Amino acid sequence: MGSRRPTLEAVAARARVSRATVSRVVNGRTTVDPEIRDAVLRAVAELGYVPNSAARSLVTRQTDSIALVVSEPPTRVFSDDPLFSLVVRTVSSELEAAGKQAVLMLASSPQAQARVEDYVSGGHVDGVMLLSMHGADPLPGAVARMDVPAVSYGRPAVDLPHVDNDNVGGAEQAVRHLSGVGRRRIAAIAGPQDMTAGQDRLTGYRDALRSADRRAIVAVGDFTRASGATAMRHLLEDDPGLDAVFAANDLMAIGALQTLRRAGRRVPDDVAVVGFDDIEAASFTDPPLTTVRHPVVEQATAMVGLVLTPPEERESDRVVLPTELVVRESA
Amino acid sequence: MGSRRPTLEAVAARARVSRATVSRVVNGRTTVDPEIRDAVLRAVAELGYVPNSAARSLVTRQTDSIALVVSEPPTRVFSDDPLFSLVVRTVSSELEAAGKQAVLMLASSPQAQARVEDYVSGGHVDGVMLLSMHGADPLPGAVARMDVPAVSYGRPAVDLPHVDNDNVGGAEQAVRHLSGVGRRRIAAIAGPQDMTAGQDRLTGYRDALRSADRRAIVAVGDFTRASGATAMRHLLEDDPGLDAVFAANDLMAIGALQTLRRAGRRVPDDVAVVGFDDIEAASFTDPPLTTVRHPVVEQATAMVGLVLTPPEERESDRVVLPTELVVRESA
DNA sequence: TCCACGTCAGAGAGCGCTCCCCGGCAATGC
DNA sequence: GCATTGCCGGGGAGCGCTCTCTGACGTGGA
Repeated sequence: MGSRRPTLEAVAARARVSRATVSRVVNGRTTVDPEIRDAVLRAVAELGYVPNSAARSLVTRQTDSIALVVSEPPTRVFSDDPLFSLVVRTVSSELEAAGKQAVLMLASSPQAQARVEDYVSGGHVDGVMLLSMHGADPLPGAVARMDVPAVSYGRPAVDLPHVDNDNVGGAEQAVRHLSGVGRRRIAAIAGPQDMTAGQDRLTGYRDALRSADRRAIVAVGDFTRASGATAMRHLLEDDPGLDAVFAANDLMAIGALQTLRRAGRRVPDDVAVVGFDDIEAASFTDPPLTTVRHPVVEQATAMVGLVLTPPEERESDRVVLPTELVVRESA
Repeated sequence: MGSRRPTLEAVAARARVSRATVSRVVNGRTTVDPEIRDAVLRAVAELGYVPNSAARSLVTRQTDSIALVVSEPPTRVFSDDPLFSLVVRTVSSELEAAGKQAVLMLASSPQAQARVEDYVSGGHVDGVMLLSMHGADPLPGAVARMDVPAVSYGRPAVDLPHVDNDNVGGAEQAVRHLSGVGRRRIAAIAGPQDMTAGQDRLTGYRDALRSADRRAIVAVGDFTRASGATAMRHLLEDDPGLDAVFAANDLMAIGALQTLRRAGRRVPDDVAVVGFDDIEAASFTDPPLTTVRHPVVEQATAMVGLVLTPPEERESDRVVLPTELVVRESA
């Protein structure tokens, strides 16, 4: 309504210079006489000038925004993951610091996926960050084929720049800790095997057991608390003599804790439990959960770094961050 | 790279019509001969034409994106709230259904706030949704002064369209339930009093007690689990004889549960506990938490409805959604 | 037969910005 | 002292689109 916003033209008129000069000042180009520069800046302030981003991106072919794509097929729960909001916040805040905006997109349904593809290939964004945990997800492949910088949170099934944490190493640490404290029959509640995080953590478990010459006892869950509880029940039926369990994430570990309590097993006395992720709730379980922490904030930060760095300037397209065992009382 | 994306011009050339006609077809204007329309559509498909949104918004002065502003001063924790991701997802998904994009912005620091204000007043977005829980937050006031549609999640301190849930009524329900099951000394762990949700829930508690002619026993927390634990400790010291406690959110209720357990009080036998929010964790506490559920998804949906509806077409600028008591085992 | 009118496609202006190119002027070299 | 160079500001084109205006054409009434 009412008065339209001032344009470059208006600022130029007020400062008695040309449009080009105002543009130079606004964009911080250095080749401007300090006196003129000040005059322009004053005019900008007086008029309350704000550049029109549509006009700008029309000519620069840059949008200054990055898509943050959250894939979550109905059966998956990543967005309910307590880490979700932390990742989203970190990414968004890093992006803002770099003068970019985060455009949040959901890609749960095939239609939504198509919309994301259109949007991205339509040049609306300067880059794409995939928060997609699902191996069969077609989106990473589609995005990899577009000529837009893309990066994935966690190793995707296809070849795409990504930032992952050392899932294999973390799982190994967990299992070594368990055998280090004298546990002999160490079971695992694995994550979904169509997610690389699920695969890698199971690999770490198997590797560690193999080098200790132990037998693997595995039940597969889907990273939800309920599935952890169920898997624990199966494990107990299959091998009542187990004295430790490694859960591929904390949510499942918490589920396992409940099953264990109901089955009358004491933790850690009868059965030691180790989780993965170190979500906030892990410190509030009874007993507090020993778990593998991975650097979520660093991971998100690294993703932003990758997507904002032109491919030729990147040191590497693949970043793997170390994990750390947090020993509490459950193991 | 290389081949630039096809423009309206190219489509027009291929379909042997004018730019204007292609524009009409693309925008679904009806005054186009079906035959010509088909030819245009064919050309669009063959060329893989996608409209350039920058050029379009340059002339339409519309951006098709809505800012989703998350305020979270360092001391506040809304974004750690388990409801956060649900709200964000719901909003984003509703927005996408309406053909809009959600631009996520953080407004934690004063600088970030300023950036949000610039961004919004700079016409980058067609509307603003405020996820701001903090009463002293200057942003709602600033946004209210701009001529951009804005809506707040929860009643803000200033006059601004919003969608809230019936915090007063919900708290009353909780307290009435407590006295209904025979509790006499009902304490409250209030939320921060600079947030309207904190205020209103305390008001509901006081109202219910007053009508039952009981004495209020209040400790104030800040909606975190830790503060709930601390508040419960104070409450127990102040009035060892209390037999019920209403916590203004589930996180604090969970903290209270821990304190109670450590103090050797059985729940609900010695002390009944009711929370507020019905977060997922509420059903997994020991014992499962009785709590007040409010319709988060409906609230988010209503916000999107408000922000997308021009003021003159709105039925109301203020929506208050009902709450519901979910009785589990803690009370 | 002629004019009025409605329908629908095309021409063209212009949204606000960036950036290439050029011209003016001062500084420097010979 | 004159030519050359470098610096800095202005002119103007053009990014891709929408939308108003114009004009062609067909239909129906007088």
